Amino acid sequence: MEQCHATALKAAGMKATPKRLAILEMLEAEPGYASPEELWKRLKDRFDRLGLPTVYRNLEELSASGVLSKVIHPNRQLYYYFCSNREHHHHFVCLSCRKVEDIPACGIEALEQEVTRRNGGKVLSHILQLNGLCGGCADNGEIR
Amino acid sequence: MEQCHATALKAAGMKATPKRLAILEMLEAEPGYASPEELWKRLKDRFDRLGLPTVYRNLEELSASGVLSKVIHPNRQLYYYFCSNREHHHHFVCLSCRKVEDIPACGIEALEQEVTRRNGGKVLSHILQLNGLCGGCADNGEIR
DNA sequence: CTCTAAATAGAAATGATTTCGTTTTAGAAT
DNA sequence: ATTCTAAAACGAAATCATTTCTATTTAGAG
Repeated sequence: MEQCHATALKAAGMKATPKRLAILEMLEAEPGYASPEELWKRLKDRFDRLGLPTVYRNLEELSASGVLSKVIHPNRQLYYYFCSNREHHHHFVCLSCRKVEDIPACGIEALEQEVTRRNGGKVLSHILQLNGLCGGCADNGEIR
Repeated sequence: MEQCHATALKAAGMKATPKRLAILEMLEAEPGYASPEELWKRLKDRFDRLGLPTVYRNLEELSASGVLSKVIHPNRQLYYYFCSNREHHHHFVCLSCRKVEDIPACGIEALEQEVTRRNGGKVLSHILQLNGLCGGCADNGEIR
């Protein structure tokens, strides 16, 4: 388990520090997504010293290296999710219990139906947004 | 023009106040999305008094009534976009020039290709997330 | 024209997230 | 094993976009 994580971290070019591993471990055990502060509150018992900024920093770095997924939440706070699925996929997020379910394919209309058919529940809204550079901007590749 | 907006506001059950209309007008003239503060800076010349909270409040209300669209931005700040398209659709957002282009259909893979084929440019990332209630939660419809 | 609920002002608070300078540590090299 | 160095962590403090609060103003129905 933690060996796994250490390997994944190495692969991502990150040091396998105890705190980093603990964050991964805790998030993996989590059935759904969690906020930095929640993780910090639970984790700081395990260490004599653990700063909240360290949790923020690690979650962001891990998310940037693709080890974790970031959840886009209506309340605009940060939430992270441990997702072992390395295939291209999307997530169904339950706003009530925070459970995250993988959605293997794209194609939204059919998607919603399939999700509700398979898992039951109800899709209240979805977010689909493509980010990138338009024709004019792709050339001189700046980000404003 | 402003008649239109007044009608749209009435339809949404909102009073057609001068400031509200000015916000709509300015955002409609905008080629892309804008932040509350940007709009406020440009609008406060037109009024002897205009508070930033008023702009925030109105943008949120207008977005909630579907008159405006909210943009999900990597920097996690609020941006709004005037979108006259009343059909179900999604947006392609240029992170460089802020232009917003409508995407008429869903189906992501094909979608990205179509967007780049039609408009040129480059899709750097996309966000697809379904929000809702899972089977277990749909019954006692609480939001945590 | 009146009246009332909705909208606004503006200062102040909020609070999640980030920054900063210093100290510690993982892990490669010796 | 020991040394060394870049990366990681600390934690107090800062940031700053966003929201709250109470008093005042106003749109628009009657």
